[in-house]
Amino acid sequence: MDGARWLDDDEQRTWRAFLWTSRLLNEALDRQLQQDAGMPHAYYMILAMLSESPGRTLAMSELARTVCSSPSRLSHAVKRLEERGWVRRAKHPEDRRTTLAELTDEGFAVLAAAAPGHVEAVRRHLFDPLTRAESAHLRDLLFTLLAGLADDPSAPAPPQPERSRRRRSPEEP
Amino acid sequence: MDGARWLDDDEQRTWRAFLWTSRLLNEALDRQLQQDAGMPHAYYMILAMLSESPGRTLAMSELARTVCSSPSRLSHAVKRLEERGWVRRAKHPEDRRTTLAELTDEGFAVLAAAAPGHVEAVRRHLFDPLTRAESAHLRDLLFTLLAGLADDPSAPAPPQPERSRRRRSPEEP
DNA sequence: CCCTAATAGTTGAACGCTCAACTTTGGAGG
DNA sequence: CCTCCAAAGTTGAGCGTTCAACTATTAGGG
Repeated sequence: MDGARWLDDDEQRTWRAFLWTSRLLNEALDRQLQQDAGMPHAYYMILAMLSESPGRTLAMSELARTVCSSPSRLSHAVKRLEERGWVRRAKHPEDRRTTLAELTDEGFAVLAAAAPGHVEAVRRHLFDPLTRAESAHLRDLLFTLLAGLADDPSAPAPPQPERSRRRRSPEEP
Repeated sequence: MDGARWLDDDEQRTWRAFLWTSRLLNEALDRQLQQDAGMPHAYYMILAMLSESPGRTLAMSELARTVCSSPSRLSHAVKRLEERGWVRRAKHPEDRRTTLAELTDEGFAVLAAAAPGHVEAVRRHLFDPLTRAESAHLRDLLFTLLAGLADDPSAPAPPQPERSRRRRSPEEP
């Protein structure tokens, strides 16, 4: 317990502030969308990203990247969305491994109906309390953190290849 | 869809950066604790808050406030923690509505074993990428947002009393 | 005093997410 | 070619969270 530097009071407050803010913001958004549109925020993001894509269509893996989701979570989510008729799935004609997800007209209508309330909630909770300069600064700080989080070695990476594609370090025989 | 101001590109980026950062950070911390200590981050927080309380004991409602949790979530969580022998529950002797949650010795040991790895993960993901001044600025921005989120009228509040304790506004008869 | 309302907490069902298999398809090297 | 491995998705079980009841206890106002 002594090898690692502990968090001092300032760091403690910063860390808790981050946790609380992210939790409260996520809960507020989830509640708003669940009540007004009958879907969780993660589902809204999927519909939104599809609506911004050419042909309102995206491969599952690309969609997973753009909504920052695991393949499994996305697969489950799209299955639900398909059951509601908001998304349609089809096999890619040239690479039959990939599945294409397409936003249906009904899905687009639901998204369009949900968007104003959602945007208003984001504005009220995130942007109204901050000045223009403050939100710009916040963005910069978050980008800095994202850079560190993006190449996290502890992330669920594809299983380490036994002996290949791994730069031999000087310590190894 | 025209009454509400849309998000411009800068706001869009800020908003997505917030979502991604909070999601990636939460996932990283959850993974670390799940793998190294066999519990999710929410459970760790409960043990940590209890350990810092006088007598390692707290009423459920106070505990819920300090870990920023709903009563229901906390109740379920403490039930699991009690099943593992990390927490003990007892009725308050003077107000028999309230339940006191107490951290057991075994729970304290588990917490002590988990803490260093957890702190190291927080440090790596949140503080190492930022200068001292940057993290102070981040804290200030988060506090500003928290102030707005704290008194959110859309929060799951106790159901509005029909006719009492509600300042009569001039518009009402 | 009694009746009402507020406070504190618990419970079960529904739902979303994680993790670890598993299937299928496409490439690459021998 | 044929084998092997990587890429792309899907599935089912287990778990945590939410939401809406529901119980129990205390405090307040006629």
